[in-house]
Amino acid sequence: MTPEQVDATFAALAHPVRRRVLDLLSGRPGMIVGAVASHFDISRIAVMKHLATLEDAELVLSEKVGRERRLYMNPMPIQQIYDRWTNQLSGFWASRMADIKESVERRSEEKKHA
Amino acid sequence: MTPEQVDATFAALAHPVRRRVLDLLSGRPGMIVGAVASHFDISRIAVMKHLATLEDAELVLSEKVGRERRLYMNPMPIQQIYDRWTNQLSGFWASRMADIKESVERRSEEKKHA
DNA sequence: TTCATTGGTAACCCGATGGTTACCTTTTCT
DNA sequence: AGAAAAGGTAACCATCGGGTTACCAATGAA
Repeated sequence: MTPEQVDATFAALAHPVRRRVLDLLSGRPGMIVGAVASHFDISRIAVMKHLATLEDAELVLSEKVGRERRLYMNPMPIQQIYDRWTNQLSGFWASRMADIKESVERRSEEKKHA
Repeated sequence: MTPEQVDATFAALAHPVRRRVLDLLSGRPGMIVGAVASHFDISRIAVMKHLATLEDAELVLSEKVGRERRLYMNPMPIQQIYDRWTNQLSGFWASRMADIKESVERRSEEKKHA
């Protein structure tokens, strides 16, 4: 996965509408553009732009059937990114972090009451 | 985790500089602001703004010690988000998706050569 | 063949974001 | 006390992102 692809994926996930689109498509694969758009208060064109960035990031795949476009979510980029991150950040996860957070909060409390 | 927190987390992760900051802090917990800034070509103030959004998203915790600020990465928001998503999107992961992607690509190839 | 449906493009607008420089405050070192 | 070091604030600027309306193209149904 190239850095550009990583970038595109994170950027695509940054918008709540796009995340909801992924939710919709994961629940009902093969939805067409208009059906997706009908779930939002914004214009169809706005939704289409979101779909475009999702497709750029390969988080959504589509096939054209007649005059309509069927949309499918592709979870693999998320999977890949998560794998890389968890490896890269390992030795760090969970338990050790809880200690640090607690210690920071404790000290900040001490200062408040000082 | 409130929707706002989810939003803040994804938005914070959307910028490559901020992701690199997290990498740095995970590798060397307790770095101070200037040390982090020295790893980038942009100004210290720009880096501080990135740190601010990371702290808003609680992806970075900090404690002030004398005139310096020690910075720590907090992986828990990422962990939580990933857990929710994998549950929400389950029934979908990996194998089933590979089939769909292949089928889409095959049909698109057929069209090209038609 | 019309005409409705579905999707796509173009041009535009505004607010958010990411960057800058200039200046100020606090802490530490001599 | 005074200077250097570390961090923070303010004001500003350019680009980008997310939205809009208006219009066009292709497909399918009557």
